[in-house]
Amino acid sequence: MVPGMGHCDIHATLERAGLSKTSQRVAVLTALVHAETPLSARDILERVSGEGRINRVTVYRILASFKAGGIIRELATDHGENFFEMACRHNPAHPHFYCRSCRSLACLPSAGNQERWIREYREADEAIETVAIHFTGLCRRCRSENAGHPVRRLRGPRGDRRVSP
Amino acid sequence: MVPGMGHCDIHATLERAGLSKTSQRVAVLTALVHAETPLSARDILERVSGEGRINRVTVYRILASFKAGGIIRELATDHGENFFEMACRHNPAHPHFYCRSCRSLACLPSAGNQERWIREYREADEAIETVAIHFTGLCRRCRSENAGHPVRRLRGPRGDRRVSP
DNA sequence: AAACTCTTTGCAAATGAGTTGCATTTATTG
DNA sequence: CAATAAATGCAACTCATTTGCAAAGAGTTT
Repeated sequence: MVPGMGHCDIHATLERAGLSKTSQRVAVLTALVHAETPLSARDILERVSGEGRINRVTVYRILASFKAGGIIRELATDHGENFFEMACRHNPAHPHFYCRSCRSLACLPSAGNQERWIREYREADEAIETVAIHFTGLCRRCRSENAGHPVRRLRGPRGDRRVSP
Repeated sequence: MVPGMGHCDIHATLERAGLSKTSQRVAVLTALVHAETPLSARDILERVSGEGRINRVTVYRILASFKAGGIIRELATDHGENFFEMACRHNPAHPHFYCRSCRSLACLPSAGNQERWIREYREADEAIETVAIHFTGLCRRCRSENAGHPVRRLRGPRGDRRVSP
């Protein structure tokens, strides 16, 4: 996340998307604007439970409306848990890193030429609406906590492993 | 998929990964090697049901072992359904296009500089194990069948839509 | 070939993210 | 302020994927 993104105006953002300013929407959008990393629906539910207490289903519906309104981006992971982040001008599209052990999602800086590269693909087929660049592996924390989070491995193959046929 | 990938030797591939050649593994690998596009677990189950009839759970376990052995890649989608494709030398990593309407996944050709670009990111953090580049939108078929697959839209906003705050 | 051991498979049941139907509440408009 | 449309909450559901456990296979040793 880009520092300073928290400055996005909640009410103006909702208005621009044509969404009425219900307390639930304000709460969800506030959580997203202040998030350091992309949030899952569960993350949002937790962060919002302090105040008015929102229903789980409502969170999903609000996220769907935000996505349709172009306010947020949705990020898919291998494990079926999706994450959400602001899609405002302070937070342009960038790659993400997903830890397959702790299942956290972190933002990566954009490569210098990434924007242009993405644009080329967009031009090749105007039906493209979103582009996601997704790295996976083990995050630093899980790498050091190796004992607790052992890397899953099958029985060691006879010859080499990971060789293309 | 790359034409000619079907030439991958099933038995040699399993052997190299240190996996015993059970009839179920051979069937799943055969389906993947001959697939024109990435397959979901359900796709594989369907294609394999002709012969020996494999249990759903077994397919998932076989796919997990193939992935751990570096034989296949797993591709995540927004809707929690994952796809799988060969990771052999005939099928180097490439971007994919996911249709949000019919939920099909298609392969895209690699951009000329993609390999280098990916390598740069890998070097930046050696923990990175996989890289996925994922486009979404509406496929050609769903675009023309617009009547049957209407694009979901919220009530039209007063001002402009999709404007960043 | 029987006995052992380890791996793989099948079945049933669970998990967990996300969705749908419907009644109720809240916003917005006239 | 009543009328109308949108948003929320609740319960129950779908569906991909996972887990526990017992039965079936494979490979090895005696």
